[in-house]
Amino acid sequence: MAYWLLKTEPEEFSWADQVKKKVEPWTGVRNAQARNFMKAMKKGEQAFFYHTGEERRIVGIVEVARTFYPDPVEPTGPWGQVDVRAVKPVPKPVTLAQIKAEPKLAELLLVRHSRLSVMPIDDTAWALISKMAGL
DNA sequence: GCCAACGTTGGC
DNA sequence: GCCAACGTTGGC
Repeated sequence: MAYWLLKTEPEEFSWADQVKKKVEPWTGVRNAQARNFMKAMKKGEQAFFYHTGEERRIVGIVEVARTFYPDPVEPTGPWGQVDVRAVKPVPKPVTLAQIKAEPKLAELLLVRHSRLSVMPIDDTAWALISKMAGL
């Protein structure tokens, strides 16, 4: 079981939108590395739902409802998407500042590679961040 | 609003 | 195939 983190601009697509839609395709990824991580996702795996921009914090947890499939708008193109389902909000959102302040999370791709929008989170980091989030 | 990081494009 | 120029993203 792998764990992931998905970034979104809340002005574009927020946690509230995800909750309202329940299951929604994760679209618009146009970065090869991010896409490869999406391809590696398995059904039922969980991901942190992160708001970028002004907020910069983890606000919820989603799970993979459908594995990678081609972008329906451009099915012959190189890009694609997964579907994710809202699982639950986190009791205490974890900010980027908190993550950066935690030495054990210094290696996290969120910190080291800020432009990546889809990334894996190892088990240890997942457990630690979950704890910070009040789960 | 600025800038660093980094991916992409296009000329050679 | 290299690399300079340029555009985009995201944090500050």
